Amino acid sequence: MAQIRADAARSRARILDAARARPSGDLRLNDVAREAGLGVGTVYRHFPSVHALTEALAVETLERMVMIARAAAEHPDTESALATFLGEALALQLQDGGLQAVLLSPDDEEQSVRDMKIEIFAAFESVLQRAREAKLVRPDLSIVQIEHLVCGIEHAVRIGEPEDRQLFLDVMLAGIRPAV
Amino acid sequence: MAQIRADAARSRARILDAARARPSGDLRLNDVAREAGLGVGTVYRHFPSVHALTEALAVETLERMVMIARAAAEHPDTESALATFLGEALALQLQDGGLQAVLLSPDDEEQSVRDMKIEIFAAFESVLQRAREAKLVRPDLSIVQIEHLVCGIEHAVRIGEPEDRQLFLDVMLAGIRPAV
Amino acid sequence: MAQIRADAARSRARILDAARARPSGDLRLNDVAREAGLGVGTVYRHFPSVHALTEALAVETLERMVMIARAAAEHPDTESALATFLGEALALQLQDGGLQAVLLSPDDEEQSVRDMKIEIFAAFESVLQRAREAKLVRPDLSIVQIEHLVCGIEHAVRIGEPEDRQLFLDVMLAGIRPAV
Amino acid sequence: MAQIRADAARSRARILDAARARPSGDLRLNDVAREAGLGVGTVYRHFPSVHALTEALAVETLERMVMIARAAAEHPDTESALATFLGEALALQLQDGGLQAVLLSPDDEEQSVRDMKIEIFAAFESVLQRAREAKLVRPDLSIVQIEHLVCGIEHAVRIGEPEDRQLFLDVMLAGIRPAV
DNA sequence: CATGAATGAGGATTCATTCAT
DNA sequence: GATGAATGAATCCTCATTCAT
Repeated sequence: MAQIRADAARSRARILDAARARPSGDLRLNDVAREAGLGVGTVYRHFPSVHALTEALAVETLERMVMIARAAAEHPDTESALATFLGEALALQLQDGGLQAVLLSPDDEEQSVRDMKIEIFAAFESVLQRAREAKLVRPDLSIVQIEHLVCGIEHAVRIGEPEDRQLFLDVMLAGIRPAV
Repeated sequence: MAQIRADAARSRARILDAARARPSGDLRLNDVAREAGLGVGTVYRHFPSVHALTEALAVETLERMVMIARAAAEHPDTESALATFLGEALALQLQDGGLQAVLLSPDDEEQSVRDMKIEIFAAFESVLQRAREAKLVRPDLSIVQIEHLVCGIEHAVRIGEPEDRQLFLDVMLAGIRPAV
Repeated sequence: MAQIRADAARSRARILDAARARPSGDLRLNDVAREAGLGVGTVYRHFPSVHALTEALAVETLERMVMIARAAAEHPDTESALATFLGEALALQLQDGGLQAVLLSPDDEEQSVRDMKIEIFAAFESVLQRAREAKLVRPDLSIVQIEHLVCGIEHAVRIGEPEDRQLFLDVMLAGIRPAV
Repeated sequence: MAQIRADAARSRARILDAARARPSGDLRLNDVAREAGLGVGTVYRHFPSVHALTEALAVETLERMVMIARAAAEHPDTESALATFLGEALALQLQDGGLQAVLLSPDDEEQSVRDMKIEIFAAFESVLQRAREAKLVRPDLSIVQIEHLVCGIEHAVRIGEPEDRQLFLDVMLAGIRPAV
């Protein structure tokens, strides 16, 4: 069917490579095109908007996040599942600077992105439910609020040093526990 | 000192008023000038860069922060001092969208800003030291890291609902305690 | 003659259908191609330029115009022949937004278009000659000038309401009569 | 009051000159800027949109049209008033290629333009009323329809020769008379 | 000092046309 | 012959900053 032409695939890959080389958050499509050695129009053909490109960049990261979320949902040890998932999610968000925007955006251009986000949320919700029951998470924290907290921690790490990641994650994990 | 001319002072005030009316973070100096009923040049004379204007906008907020920091340093109840200071700092940062940038910037244009930041840090450092001794804060958290955490929480509130503020603050306060 | 392949004919028809769906005057060949479910290249193969496509769209209208012109030339009642021909021509030009350009263009891409235009002009010239003799048309109005007047009336109707058509046609018919 | 700076006035004049040099109807503001020897921003400062520039170009012509309309309204000989006004209006529209768009546009950027258009219409309406009473104009033709007819005649002259102007005007004047 | 006109690089976006597949 | 990806000039418009008045 939709036989993706070899040259188109190569262009797409080049664009994604060029985009990855820039600080996400300020993607100038003209610059991306120049650095990819392609015409501007080609970039627009593949990604009609900046958000579409950001999403495409995030797809690979999202795929890994889906894996992690599934693994966490299936992991018998709730505490470990929670810590691992949040830790990995944080690490991925720090690696992929556009991921936060994709996760927070209410509108996804790609159906696959939407599907992955839904699956991630669903899997994490089940982890979260178990964690609440195990008194590892305050019952008054919603999944969305925890997502926002992770984004907050991501921000805290970004304005500081990468080495703060584990420490800040620990702070968060301790902070979301119910009061004793 | 330098006797500031009355009209110059009025211009300054008008500029600050106009700037406050806009969402910090996208200050268009032309727009500010127009809304202040002044020429662009006048704005540039008073504030040679966007950051200078952001700083000036932050001065008032910083003054309140100095007060709060002093009060916290003098407050005998360490726990209350810590919670109050962090809570108020968070509230101020949420009110004044440019404050985070000013607090994090290594270079201040105004000496008074530099001085206030130093005083705030010094006062909070003393609170923090007491809090560490009272086992209210992990000993491995530096003052800068805590500042970054507050900025992270600010971000978390911004991407969510204002009502999350107290909850997220509680999470942070609980999170920075030493493990039991 | 040249045996036209069935699929080529189908492509051609699809392109024409898609083009007819758009407001003539801004034919974006890419859009036409997409709506026709064909590649842009195919469109260019059939119609090497926008004008070629406009002409092709006009062919059907021109065929009807040829009929009308012949009928007018053969019609015994000169007054009726003139009024009918000009009225129908105006109606056709209003229907087919690209017709005016084709009629006015000195260069035709298709020989058939050139032939039809010649026949239309010849037939109308004979009507006109009779009309001049019957004192229905000023002798100082050339066939080209009358064509331009019809285009002017077309324009007048376009910038106003479709309902103005008959009224404006009447104005024109009255206006081209010799002074009394 | 609004003391217009000499340099600004010069820029404005240069822009208008450059714009007049181009075929109205496709004004590229960048080109106008280059030919005026000015920055693009300057052009945008003076004329925020193409229509604003078209209007400004038309102002002078409109002023002359106001004069003509007033003179016609005051002219005792109705027939001459009508013929002169329509003839001059046609001549002005042919001179100033943007005038038609300004006259037909429902939204004017400049209040002065709006005012002039209103005055022209009012003056012409009075001429028209007299002309209707003198049996020089069909009673079923509205002022707007006559305006459209003039635009149509303008178009007819444009696609043909300038020398056709008087002839086509005569056709129109004869055409709008009531049938005998 | 104040003014605001002028600058022009920068960024987004479109579309007619070509050409490798 | 059909395809549609690629091209990139062209266009629009904005805004931080300078400088003549």
